[in-house]
Amino acid sequence: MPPTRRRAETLRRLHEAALAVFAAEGFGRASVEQVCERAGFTRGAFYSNFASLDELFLAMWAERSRALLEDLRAALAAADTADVRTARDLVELVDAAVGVDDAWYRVTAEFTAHALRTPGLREVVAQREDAIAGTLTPVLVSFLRRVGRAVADPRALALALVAVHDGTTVQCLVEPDDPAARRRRLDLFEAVVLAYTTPGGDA
Amino acid sequence: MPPTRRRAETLRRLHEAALAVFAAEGFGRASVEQVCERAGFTRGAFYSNFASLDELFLAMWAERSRALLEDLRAALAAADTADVRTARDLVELVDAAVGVDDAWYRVTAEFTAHALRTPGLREVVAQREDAIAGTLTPVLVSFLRRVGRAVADPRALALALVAVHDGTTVQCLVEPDDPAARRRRLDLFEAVVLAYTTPGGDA
DNA sequence: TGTACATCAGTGAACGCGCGTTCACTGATGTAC
DNA sequence: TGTACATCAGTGAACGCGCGTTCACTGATGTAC
Repeated sequence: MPPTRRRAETLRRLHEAALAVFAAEGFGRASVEQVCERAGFTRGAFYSNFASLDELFLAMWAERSRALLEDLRAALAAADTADVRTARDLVELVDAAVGVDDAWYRVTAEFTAHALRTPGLREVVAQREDAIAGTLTPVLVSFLRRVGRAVADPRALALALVAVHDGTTVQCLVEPDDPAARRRRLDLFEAVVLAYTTPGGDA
Repeated sequence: MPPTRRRAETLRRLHEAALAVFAAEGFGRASVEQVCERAGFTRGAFYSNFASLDELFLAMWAERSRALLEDLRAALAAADTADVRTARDLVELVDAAVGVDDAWYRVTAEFTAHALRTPGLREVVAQREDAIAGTLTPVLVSFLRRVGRAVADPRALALALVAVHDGTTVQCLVEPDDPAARRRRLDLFEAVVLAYTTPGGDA
């Protein structure tokens, strides 16, 4: 029932190679051959594990999304709360924990576009979005109380922040040399946090 | 110097077919063969007009982006300003004029991802972003004055609205049956407009 | 701990197809008189 | 307005390559005694 150690290692290498190749070539232009070459396997090994590239991609993406979200949750949980005094501090903390990952953004954006035209995959993306909002909500509420803000609708705030994150990530990546893009992103985050909260809480 | 009528018509049909095929298959999986079949040409006709699929795509995308932006500008210019009394009215007007186009969103998202890994294309996307902000700025300022709001930094507001538009479009498309997504989008637009403006103006 | 055996995981060769790309050609379009 | 000619635009066949997919095989891994 549990896969052998050898197989688990093969899967790991295929996932890693898939991410690299998808990021470099684009979702639709990656080939089984490229992924196998990168992972150091022959194509036969691929078909002994997956029925199609789409299947490998989905497995890799789901696993990595989960891991990234868990890392984010852990980073926020471990953050030194003493440093967070204002909404701006909170925004900067979250922004630093999330980061702006070029390769992962591209891969996710292409997968989302693909999912929108593929029945069955749309739900996968919707569930991930939901998981992100669900993970963010409690930690946001707790941090906001600390900086003296109360949230009427935490879920709406979480989804708004996700939307702002997605939208501003493109802008930051498209103009990588422009620090203004990064500043505008933080300003927008802060404005949204303030707009969705009211004074109240511990502070 | 000007292309013949026949050639112009051929280009038009290739552009149209390209959009349909790219939307249906995805940016990386569209083939010259599919585009030509859809447009009713043999592959030779394609190579008599373009050196590669990427070239056709870029031409189609640039032209259509331009046309969509111009349509938006014209729609806003022609809007009945008497109906716009509050920030919410303004948001709903703009939202209705922009719309949420599934196929175009997918195509643009995939092209953007592609552009991020292709030197020379990144600038094309950046310029379009800039053109959108530039077109929106004057009309926004004028509408805002009408609803009694003054904008300190119109460009920052325009870019923020573009980011919110991009981010919430995904959410709306991923959950097409959920009217709440649409409402949250409008709420976020409104919150951002209010956060980036102060009382002042004609009202 | 060693040996024999069974099963599993990845190999690598082979097949075939889709399609990118080229090119000599033909019919359509435009021009000059 | 018609005719002759030149150029232009799209045709369709041909070539070849990359790569998806299959499968009989071999060596690696795990198990039973």
